[in-house]
Parts: sequence; C-alpha cells; structure tokens
Amino acid sequence: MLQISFIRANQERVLEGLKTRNFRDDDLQLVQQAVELDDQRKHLQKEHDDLLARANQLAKAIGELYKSGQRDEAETKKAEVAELKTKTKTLHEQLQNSETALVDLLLKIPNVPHPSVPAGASDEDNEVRQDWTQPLPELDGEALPHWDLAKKYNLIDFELGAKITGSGFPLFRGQGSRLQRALINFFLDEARRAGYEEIVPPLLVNESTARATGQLPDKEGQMYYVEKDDLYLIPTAEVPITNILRDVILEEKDFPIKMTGYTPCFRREAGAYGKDVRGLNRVHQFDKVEIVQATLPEQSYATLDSMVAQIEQLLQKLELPYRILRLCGGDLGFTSALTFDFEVYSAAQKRWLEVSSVSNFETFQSNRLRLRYRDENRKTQLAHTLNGSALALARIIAALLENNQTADGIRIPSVLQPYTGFNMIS
RNA sequence: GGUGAGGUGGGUGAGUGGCUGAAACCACCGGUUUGCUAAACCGGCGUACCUUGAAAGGGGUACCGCGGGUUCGAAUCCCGCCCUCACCGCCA
Repeated sequence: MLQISFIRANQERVLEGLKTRNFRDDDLQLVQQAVELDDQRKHLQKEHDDLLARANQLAKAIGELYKSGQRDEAETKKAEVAELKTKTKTLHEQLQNSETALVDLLLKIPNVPHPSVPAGASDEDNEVRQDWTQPLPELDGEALPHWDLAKKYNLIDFELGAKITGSGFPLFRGQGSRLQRALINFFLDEARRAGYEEIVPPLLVNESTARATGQLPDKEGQMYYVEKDDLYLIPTAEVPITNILRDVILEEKDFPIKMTGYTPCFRREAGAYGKDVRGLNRVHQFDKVEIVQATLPEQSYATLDSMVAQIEQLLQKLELPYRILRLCGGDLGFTSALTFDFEVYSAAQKRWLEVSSVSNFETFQSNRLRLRYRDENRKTQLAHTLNGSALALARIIAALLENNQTADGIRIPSVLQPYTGFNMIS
C-alpha cells in the first residue's frame, strides 16, 4: 500500500506508474479519488478532535466545580458535554468510514514501477537477458520429460501423492528425496555464506501476518485456510519471515537486515490448467529457500542487484541454462517496483520454467508492515524491503533431471555431490 | 481440553476514577567534571494522525494487549476476544 502522503506529493508519478501497468482510464481516477477522500478524512478529523478537546476541557472544569461545591454549575456543564458526546459519536463513525474507504481505495493502487520497467501488456513484453552463452542443450529422441524420469528411477511418485492427499502433492522417495534435501541444504549454506541469518519460521500464520505482507486481501483464494483455528498455510517463507519486522522501528546502523529460510510452500493454484500443471511444473506443495532483506531507501537498488547476482551464481553452480527477465509493467506484481524473474531451460519440455523472482518493494510493503527506522533527525521513515527465491525447488529438480539425463543415468552437478552423497542417479 | 495468574514505555516495574502520556530504576543519547576509562552530577529520551509554521518549533486528538460499555471524566470499573505464564490432561 502506498502512503497517501506520497500519493498527494507525487500524483503525476503515480499516474505514470498506473499507465506503465496498463491501467484503464477509469482506474486512473483512483488517484484523484484517494486525494479527495483524504481531504474529507482530514476535515472530519479536525472537527472530531476539536469537539473532543472541548469536552476534555469541560470534564476538567466539572471536576473543579465539584471540589468547590458548585453543583448547579457542574450540572449545566454536564448537559453540555452530553450534547458534545452525541455529536462526537456521529463524527467518529463518519471518520472511521472515511478511513476505511480510503484504505480500501489505497489497496487498489499498485506500487509505482521503477523507471527501468518496460511498458508492456503481458509476459510477452518482458525484457529478456539471455545469460546462457552456450547453445541450449539438445536431447536426442530418447530424452524423457522429468515425470517419466521420475518414474523410471523411482524418484517421485505423483500417484502416491494423489492417493495420500490429491493431485499436485508429489511424493519424493529414495534418491529423489535425497536430491531434494541436498538442494535445500546447498541453498541454505549459500545464503548463509552471503550473510543471511537462517530462520525456521512457523508454516501457518494468522490473519494479521497475512495482511501485513499483502496476501490478504489480494490473494485470499490462493492460500489454504484452516477455518477452525483461523490460520493460513504459508504460500512462501516471505510471509512469516518478513513479518518478523512488523511494527518494528530500527536504527540506521541495524541495516541491512538479511534473513533466509527454507519452508514448504502451499498454494491452491485455483484456475491453473493444461500443460502447466504436468509433473513438477505447478504443484500445490513445493519447497523453497527464500531470501529477505530490509534496507535503507538509498541502498535498496544496489541490494536488488546483489540479490540477483547471488541467485545467478546458484544457477551457474548448478550448471543450468538460465535467463533473467526484467518484468514489464503488465507482468509486474502489484506490490513490486522492480522484479527480475529467473527461468531455467527444461530441455525435454523445450520450455523455460520460472524458478525465482526477486523484487524490490521499496516502501510498499513496509508501509503495511509499519517497518520504520529513525533517520539522522530522529524522525521515523519507512524502510525498503526486498525478497527473492533462492531457489524454488520443484522446477529446479525438473530441469536437473531432464538436462542431465544420460544413457547411464542422471548426472548430479559436482557442487551438489557432497550434499547428495552420490554422483549419479541410476 | 480444564484450572489459576497475568498483559503498563526499549527493559524491570509503580500506579484501583480527575493532580498520569504515565513514578522510580536500568538501558540509551547529549553535557559537566576528569591523565584515559569508569564513577558522580545535570539534561533529554514513545508512536500515529490533525493543525499551525519557510523552518526550528508550537497547539490539539488518540494510544497502558485488542474491541465495546459505564461515567462529566477510565491505565484504573464492567463485558467480549486475543495472547503469555504455571499446573493438570493428552501427546511427537
């Protein structure tokens, strides 16, 4: 959520941002409406506070009058307070309605894209940076997609997952399980070496938490919900880890905050269909190591670059063909100012699979989190937050299996071998 | 799941109807003193919103877990909820 004060001061920029995101003309009026609602809110607040101030004065006076025995005088003033109170009550309701209306409106206004975000309507318009310099791997006719490889080597059992839970809940076994565990440990170790504190967070979160990182109300339908206890299963470790910083005021010297965590991620993926959902391409439960940072505003873009570099390194070490996309306005997430997606090439499927997304949210997230710091004048300012996957496992496994298949089995990248304890799946 | 105790500022903790946005102490920041450090002493030290001001600053409102209520007036009384701790039950 953008701050209304920011919108007031930067109306043109916000409008430009909406255009970059292909908002329609009638949506552009949101900005004007927000300012008007805020005017109304301020006006009501002034009126409301003035009445309360008067009532407070009277209450004090009544106390004095009682002490000095002037009962009649006190009774007169009591009547006056009662009148004020009625008015205040009405105003209070109006004020609350006005505040709610303003927040509802602000929730519809997305983050302002960074100037480098290309205009564009859909993922077709993303700016692609091809980082894999060698020719993309070509597999011969025998090459199998990962779901067939998983069956051939008994690594993943989709049917058993479906039996136990339902489709989209794969069951890993044997060398498949060990590969999974190896990747998690490898990613966590790399993050730790890069200076991130490792966190093991809760996997279910309450409503306040889901709200603070923006899963509610935007993505309510995407989360599994435990009605009995009013808890949500996390769709990403970003949610609990970022909420560590909710309602926190930091000092400048505390930055940067760097945290990482491995968690399973649960997503309902309502509406997904077709070839996208085959095998590990799109599942309801997958594992991911997430990296989260909070920085001073002036450092956040340098930090974003460093996060991109770190993720890039992971893919290089895994020897996977990858490319980096700068998301265009139409594809950019609602809360992000700038996002880079990482995709790895799946040789058997002959398509790119998204394995990471790194974003700078600037103050959009910290505003809802109320994550602040004291600047040199001791004034509180919103910090910037960033996060990224480093990395999402399911699709990495898909790509590893497919790209590294040989007649003798599936080759394990050397960097992973100390973690797996084997160099070949056979 | 049951019973009991409790939730006050960064921390400890006082406060049972007006003099309390909140004592005291600790921590922290600034200063005095001082070979250095320490000690001592003095001062400062919450957040959000509204308003005024060029700014520094001034004025107002709200906040003592959250939400309601009683009252002229609530941290303090009442109701509901949440959370923490202890014990019992169950249990990896």
